[in-house]
This record gives sequence, structure tokens and C-alpha cells, in this order.
Amino acid sequence: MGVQKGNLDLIRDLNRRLVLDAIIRDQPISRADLARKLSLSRSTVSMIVNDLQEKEMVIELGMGDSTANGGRKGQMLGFNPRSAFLLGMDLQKNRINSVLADLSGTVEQKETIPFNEDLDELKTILSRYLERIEPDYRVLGIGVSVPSIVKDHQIVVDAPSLGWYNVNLAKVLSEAFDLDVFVMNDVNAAAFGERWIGQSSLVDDLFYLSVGTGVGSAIISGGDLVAGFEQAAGEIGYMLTEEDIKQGTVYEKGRFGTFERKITSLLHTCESSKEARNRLVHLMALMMSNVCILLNPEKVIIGGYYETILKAMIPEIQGLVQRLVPISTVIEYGALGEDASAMGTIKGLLDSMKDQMIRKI
Amino acid sequence: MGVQKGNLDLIRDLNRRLVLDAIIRDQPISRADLARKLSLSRSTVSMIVNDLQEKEMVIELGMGDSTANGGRKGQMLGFNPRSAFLLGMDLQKNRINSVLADLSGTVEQKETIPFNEDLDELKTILSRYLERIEPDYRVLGIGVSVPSIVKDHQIVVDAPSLGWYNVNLAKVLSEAFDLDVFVMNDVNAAAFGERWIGQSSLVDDLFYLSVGTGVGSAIISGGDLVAGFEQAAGEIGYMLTEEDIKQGTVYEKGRFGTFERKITSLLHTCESSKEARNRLVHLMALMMSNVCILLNPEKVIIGGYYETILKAMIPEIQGLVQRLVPISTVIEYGALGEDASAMGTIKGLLDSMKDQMIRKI
DNA sequence: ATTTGTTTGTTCGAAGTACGAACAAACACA
DNA sequence: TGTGTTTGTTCGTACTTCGAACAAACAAAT
Repeated sequence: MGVQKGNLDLIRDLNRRLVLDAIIRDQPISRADLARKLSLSRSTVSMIVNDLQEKEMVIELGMGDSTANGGRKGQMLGFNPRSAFLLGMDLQKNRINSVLADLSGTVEQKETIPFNEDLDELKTILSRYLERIEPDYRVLGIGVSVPSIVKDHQIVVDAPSLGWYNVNLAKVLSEAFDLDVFVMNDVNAAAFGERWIGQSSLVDDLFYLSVGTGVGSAIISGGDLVAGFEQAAGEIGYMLTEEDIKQGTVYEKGRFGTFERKITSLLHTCESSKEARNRLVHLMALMMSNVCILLNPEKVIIGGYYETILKAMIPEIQGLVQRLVPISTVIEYGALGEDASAMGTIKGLLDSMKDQMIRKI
Repeated sequence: MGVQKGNLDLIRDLNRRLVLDAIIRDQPISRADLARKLSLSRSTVSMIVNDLQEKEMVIELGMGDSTANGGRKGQMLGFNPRSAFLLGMDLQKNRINSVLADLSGTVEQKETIPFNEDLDELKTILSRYLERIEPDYRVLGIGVSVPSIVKDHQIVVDAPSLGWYNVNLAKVLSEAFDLDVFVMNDVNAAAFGERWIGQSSLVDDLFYLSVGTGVGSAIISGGDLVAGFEQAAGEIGYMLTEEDIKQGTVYEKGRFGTFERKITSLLHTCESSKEARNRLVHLMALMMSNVCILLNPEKVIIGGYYETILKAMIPEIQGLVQRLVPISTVIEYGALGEDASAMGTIKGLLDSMKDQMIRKI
């Protein structure tokens, strides 16, 4: 299953993807330069480029500059991100945040839609949405994020806020609309989104902290999500301090985690109490110090509903962490706001289609 | 670089590996069953099996049982792990632990050699060792672990206990002996070793805790090592508690981490003081609780020099953790003892050669 | 003992990929 | 105008997997 079988289709897809990625990265670039950079023959590159041009994924941009030693000028090639579009949706209690973006992640449309957490309602909303946009845009697939543990990027295991339990959302939607569907946890999706769009270059080792109704996190290591054995990694809201153990704190099912209870309460009082604010900074620094020495991320990105409060605290937290532990991790606030999750599902979908994407256009 | 170019050699290597892995996993198995299981044609499987037989990696085990509906019996195939061997070495202050194992990880020879941390000395030791075994065994490569951050599985960045700084150990050794060389951090290697050999089946989400001179850890997620941005993930020895922050503890360069100082001191007193033992259990449970809610590993494996003390504490720690946080992680003590690191380097080497391994035999 | 239907493993031609040599066109510079 | 260089295409070659066809091996029914 996980292991790829080798056949001619595979090398075809692989090299097409290789050429396309090189064009995206280094555009404008000529066929000859591509061949050199990728160690492919010029004939192979030519053939592949012709194919990508037919699919309108690649366009010719005109002649390039003259080379140092004279010689014929090359036809410069560029990427056309608008050759396909993807729909990303973040499902939450009462509302859906939806984003339509092209292959480069440029947002084409976005919308917040009221939502009563009903599956048939979702299908109706999607159906209307797709009908409206399909004539103009070639839609490749749908990414969906939910506040839940998600199995195999298909099954919503338990989403109390939506009232969904063990729903194979990917199957339901892909059968209804004949499109690829990719389901993710909302915090993981937000991490993917911030990593894809919010940063100047792709950060491969990232810790994403979401502070909202609860406190959750997502871990990206080497560009991949750390999912955990039961897809439950990142549950930082249950973090304990030594005091909790001494007091004999016991985990109770259905209750919010110890750490997130403390944080939430402090967030509500920190604007009137200096002491609360101080303790909030300390708790955040403690958590981040321990996370950073354990995971050694390049960046920590914070997102959620408390932007004003938390953004102002970052310098203090950063300073404290750097005095406490031997790391150089940079702490930032996320750039995408409410769209982070929806954007992230699109990136997740794109990654999951990987080499086969080109074939589907 | 990281992206594989597609050509005929690739699909050849990929399918050979696919067939070999299936034989290893499901032996005894016939060519026809392989074709069905792997969705390859019978002709392709036959050709590949012939090739693997020439390399003596696969052997025929005789006719299989008759099928339900009659029909010709199949020739059963099996894996011959002794078609190649690998050398694993764990370099430490004063000594080298070396292990020679076959492709299945069965130990053929093992030895502990005195070592004065000198690079030329290492070459001499290796040279003598290889001369002695090469006539009998086909040696594929060398795995080396060191107590240091390692870059690109080649460069020993800083190993104070060996006195080595920025040494390209892989280059030095592979040029001297014309073999593949794979360098790893010793704790990461031990995690790989325990995961490979100590367990009945491969655990993909694992937290390995090493308690020795210091306290370190290795994280395996989805079967891959979590390395961190500067290859410094797992430095759990620097973990802090709320008390540390309140007391204004500051990180000092060159000093052992706060957590490992506490643990080490408690390990020295816990056999005479009940209070110390209690605090040790509590600190370990605190650390593991927080690690487990963050990473959601399937297992925690402990290794190092304090087997007797720590093994006896595991039930208490496990019980405490399960009351504190909503996880089902199992805590165990490692099975490989001192050989864990050397064995792990062999697994690391095998994984790094991946599909190209067969070509090299 | 014979027939029938099934399964196995091999052989051989077909399809499809990248490659490399050869080629014409385009270009800078002398 | 000539020379050397570079680009992009064309075409035959090498290599892989695949699928159909085949003979051999086997169990169960006749």
C-alpha cells in the first residue's frame, strides 16, 4: 500500500512533477537549463514541456537573455498557477470558512457561510458553490478541516462541536461530487496554511500553537506532520506542571485540559491584572521552552482568537525562552488569521495528490 | 536533490525491493502469490526472483501445499539474510561497541574494543576487523554512532567526550574502506536499534529515553526520526519545571541541563532515600505525561545505565501517567542493552540504502 | 485409468519511457 | 562573412513492465 510500485507511469509522473517544480521554483527558465539542472536529456524535457503546455500549466514567456558565449537564445518558460483551482473549507460550529485558491495558493474567492453542522446541508452548500464556479474554473479537489481527530484523511472520528462521530466525510463528499477530498484536523490544517503562505520560504520544522476555545498545537517535522499513534499528537492543552502532580490532579474524561484551563482563565483576566499577565507569560514560556528543547523547531507560530493579547506578549516570551534553554527558535504570530485552516487543507490536498496531480489536469 | 528522478533504473530498483520485502514479510511464498499481492505480472516477478536468486538473497524452499481447487503447486521462496552483512559501531569515551549482523539483524559477532578516541586508531581497528571477516562475509557497509549532533549522517559536529569537532567521519571512513558509511547520534541510533530488534513488530511512533551520563531522548514519528532544525531534537535533559522559572534559573553554556541534573542526583540517592525515589517517579511521570500528550507515541522505551533502578519503577510511572493524562502509551525497558546503538546504526544504514541495496549485492 | 478444470511459471512480442547522437536554426563575435 | 556555441527537435536504441500464449503439474470427478 504505502510502497509505490514501479512502472512506466510512475517515472512519467515523477519526471513531469520534477520539471514542473523546477519551473515553479526557477522561472523564467529555458528547456536547456532545466535539462542541465535536473540531469534529464534535452529531448525528455522538451517532450514533457510540450505536454505541460497542452495542459496550460506552463506558458512560454519569450526569449531569454543572450548567454555569455553567444549561441541561440532559449525560450523562457513560466508556471501558470491558474490552470487549476482548489476549494478549502474549515467547518466549525455555526459557520464554514471557505477559500477558493489557485495552484500557487493565491486566493480567488473567500466566503464565510452560516452552518448548522448538518451533513446534507454541507452537500447542498457545496453543490451550489461548485455549480457557480465550475464554468469559470477547473476545480481539482476539496480540502476540508474539522475540529476533530481525523483518520486516514477521511474519517471524522469525533467532533463534539459539530455532533459528528465516525463520519467518513471524504467518502461522502467525493462520491457526491466526483472530486478528490482531503480531510484534516483544523489545527493541523492551520499549521499547514501558515507554513505554506505566511512564510517567505517553506519552514520544515515548525511548532504551531492554536489558542482559541481550547489550546491545541500541531507539529511539523522535516516537512511532515507528526500525527501520533492515534492521530492525537499536539494535545498540549493537557500539559501538566509539577504542582499539578503534587496536588494529585487527575485526568477526567470530557473535561478541558489542565493547561488550557489555566491559559483560558488567565487570558480573560490578564488585561486587568498585571499578576495574571505575568503568570500567562511565564506559563507560555515554560511550555515553549520544553517544546523547543524536545522538538528543536525553526519557528513557533501562534494563531487563534487572541491575536491582540498574545502578539504583544511575544517579545517577552521570546526573551524568557532564550534565557532558559539553549535554542534559537523564533516565535511569531500567524499571518493568515481565520483563513489559515482552509488554506492549509488546500496544501494538504495538493501534497496528497503529489505526482498524480498533473495527470488529473 | 531530495527528489528522485524517474528512469528505468528506478523502477527496476523499486520493484526488486518490493518483491524482496514481500518475500521477507510473507515467506514462504510462491511467485504467483507475489504477483497477486503486489499487482505485478507473473513474468515480472519471475524475472526479478531469478535475479535475486543469482545474488543468493532468495532461495527456493521446495513445493508448497496444494491449493484448494487443485492446480500446480508453487515453488516456495524464502529470504536468505546471510547474503550480506553490516558492521555497526558505537563510539564512546574509552571503548567501541561493535556488532556484525546479517540483513535480518541477527548478530554474527560482537566485541567491545578499548578506544582512545583517535581517528587513525579507529581506521586501524576497522582495517584489522574488516581484513579478518571479509573473506567469509560480504560486508555491505558500516554504521557508526557517536555522542554528538550529526549533520547529513556524515559530519560529527561536536563530540566533547571524544574530542572531535566538525569531523566528516563518513567521508574519512568511506574513502579509506570503499564502503557505505552512515553516521548517527548514539541516542537516535539506540532508538532505531530497539525499534528494529527489540519489538515484535515495527513501532512507528516511539519515544526513546536514554538515562546515562546525561538524559537524552529520540523521537520517532511515522517511522522517521524527528531530527529538528539543527539536528538537536530530543534534548529532554534541559526540560524545565514551573519552579525553575520562578527561581529564575538561567541556561548556562556547557552545563548539564536542569532536568538531567535533578534526575542524575536522584538516581544516586533513590536507593537509600524513599523521598528521593518518590520524587524521581514523580519527575519521570511528569516528563512522560507531557511528552506523551504532545507526541502521542505508541510506546516509550527506556534505555541506559540504570536498568535495575528504572525497570522497577516503570509500573509506578505508568500508573501515574495513565491517571494524569488521556493516553494509552505503553512504557517499557529496552531489550538490547549496550548493543542498542550499534544495532541501530545498521538499521539506519539499511534504510538509507533503501532501494539501491539490492544493486550493491 | 482418463478427463476436466485450475494453477504455476516461462517465453515472447508489444507498449512506453528516457537517452544519446545527429541535425538545423539562432546567436555573438571576430 | 565565417566560426564556434547554444537551443530545441527528431529519430533510433536500450530498457522496463505487461499481457497473451504455452506447457507442465496437480486435484477431483468420471
